[in-house]
Amino acid sequence: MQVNLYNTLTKQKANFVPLSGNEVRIYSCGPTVYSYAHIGNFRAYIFMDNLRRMLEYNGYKLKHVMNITDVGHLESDSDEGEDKMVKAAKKENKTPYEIAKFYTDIFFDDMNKLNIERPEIIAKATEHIDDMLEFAKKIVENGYGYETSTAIYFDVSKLDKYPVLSNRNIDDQIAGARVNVDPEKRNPYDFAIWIKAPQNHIMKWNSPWGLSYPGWHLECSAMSKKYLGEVFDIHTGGVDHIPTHHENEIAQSKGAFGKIPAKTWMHVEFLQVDGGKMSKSLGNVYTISQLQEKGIEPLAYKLFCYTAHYRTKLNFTFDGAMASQKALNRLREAYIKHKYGNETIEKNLLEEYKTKFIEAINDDLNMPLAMSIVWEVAKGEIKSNKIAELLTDFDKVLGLDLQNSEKYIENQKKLELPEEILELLEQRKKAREEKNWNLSDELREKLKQKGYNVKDTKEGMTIEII
RNA sequence: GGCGAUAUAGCCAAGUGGUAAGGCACGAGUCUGCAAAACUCUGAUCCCCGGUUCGAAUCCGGGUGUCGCCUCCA
Repeated sequence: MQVNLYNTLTKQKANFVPLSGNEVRIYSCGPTVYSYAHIGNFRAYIFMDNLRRMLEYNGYKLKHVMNITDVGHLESDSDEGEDKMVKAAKKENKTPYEIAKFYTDIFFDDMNKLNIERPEIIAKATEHIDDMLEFAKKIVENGYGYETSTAIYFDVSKLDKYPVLSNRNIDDQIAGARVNVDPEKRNPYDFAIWIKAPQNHIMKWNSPWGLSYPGWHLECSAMSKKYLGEVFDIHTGGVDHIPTHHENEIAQSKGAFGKIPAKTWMHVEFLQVDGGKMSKSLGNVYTISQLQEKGIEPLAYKLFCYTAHYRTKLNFTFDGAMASQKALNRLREAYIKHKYGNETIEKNLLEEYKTKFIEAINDDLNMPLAMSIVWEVAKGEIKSNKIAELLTDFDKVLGLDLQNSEKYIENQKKLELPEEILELLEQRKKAREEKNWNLSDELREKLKQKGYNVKDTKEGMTIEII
C-alpha cells in the first residue's frame, strides 16, 4: 500500500518512494548529551520510532543513522557562547567525555524504557572529526567558506537560495537584529562551520586553521554523507531545527556537493506543558524518570503521544498522562482477554481492521486515527486469540510491548510491603472471612492512613501505594 | 516588529465539502457486604460574523482568542 509523508521542503504530503530499491535511508538529529533528555525530546524520538516501524511494517529495509552530539553545540545557534559539553563539564567538574558518556547512557536507558528501536548506526560527533574536517575543507575549496579571526564561516550569499525550508526574510533580520552580529561576518546569516579554539578550550583538534573544533551543523552533514551518501531519503528532527540547523545542513551540502541532502524532511511539533512552552525557568521540564516517580510508565507516555498527530502541538498535563496510563492498563487487559479467548471471528473482519490500520499509519503516520482502530479491535465483544494476534501485529508499529501485557500487570501487583502492613492485611482478610465488615472497613481505613490503598477483587486483595 | 500555527464535548484530540473517530473524566446501570476495579450505556453541529455551494467543522473574507518560532531547546 502507498505510503504518504509530509515534506517540510515542499509543504505537502507526497507518495513516498525510496531512492534505491527497497532500502530507506534515514538520518535523525539525535541528542546533545550535556544534560538529561526530557519528555519533549522524547516526543521526537517516539515519532522517529513510529516512522521506522511503519516503514518496516510496509516491508522496507532501513539504514538509519542517528547522531550523538558530544562536541561543538554552542549555547546559541548563532555561534555564540560556550560549547554546551564544555560548560557542563566545568559545572560538574568532569571531562566532556565523561559528561557525554553519562548522559548518553541515560538517554539510551530511556530509549529502551520507551521501547524505541535503535537506529542501525549511532554516530558520535567526536568520532567523526576527520569526516567533518574533510567536509569543511570541501566547502572552503568550493568558495563557500571564509576565515575570520575566530572561525571559518559559511557564506550564505553564495547560495542560489537561502533559506529554503523556512520563510525567514534575511533583510528583516538585519532590521530587527537583536543579537550582536560578529562584525567579521559578511552576512548576518553566515554560520560557523569550524571554530578556532581559545587557549584554554578543552576539546580541540588539529586543522589547517590551527587547534579548533567543528561547528554544530557540520556533524550532521558529514555523518549523513559518510553513511548514507550525498542524497538520502528522509531527514527527521524537531520543528526548532527548521530555521537554523536544517537550513544550515542544506547550505553545507549544497556548498560541498551542490545538492540538498535529503528528499523528504520531517519535523515533529513541540510538546507543550499546561498549555504553554516547556522551560527550565517555569520548572516544567520533566524527564522520563520523573514521570515514573509519579506513577506514569514510559510506555504510557508513548501512548499519550499517540493522542495527537506528530505535526500538531500536544499539550502535556499530568492528568492527561494519567489518563494514558489507565488506557494502557485497559489495553493490556483487553489484549489478555483476547489472548485466552477461543471464540471464532470472521477472517474478513480481521482483514478489514488491518486495512484500516495500515491506511491510518501510511497516511503520514496518523497515530490518533490508528489508535481508534486499535481500540475498536481491542474492545470487540468476540474474544478470540486471532484478535490478540492482530493486536501484536499492530504493535509492531505501536511498540507498546503488548505481548508482555501479563508481565506488566504482574509487576504492578508485586509490591514489597513492610511487616506491619502485611500484618494488617492478614487481620483484614480474617475479618472479611468472618464477615466482620466494620472491622474490615476500619482496617482498610487504617491502611489508607498509612499510605496503602486496598481493593478487593474476585482474585483477592490488591494493594497500591497512594 | 517579522514569520507561522491553531480555535472541535469537562480534559487530550482525529476528521479538511455530504450531515461529527478514539482515549480519559463525569453521570446511570450490572457486579460487590461496602468501596474500588471491570463491564455496559449516555454527551458536542465544530470561537464569532459574512460569503461561495444543492450541501461546510471542512473553502473564501473579516473579526476575536490562544500558542509557537525569530534567543537555548525535539
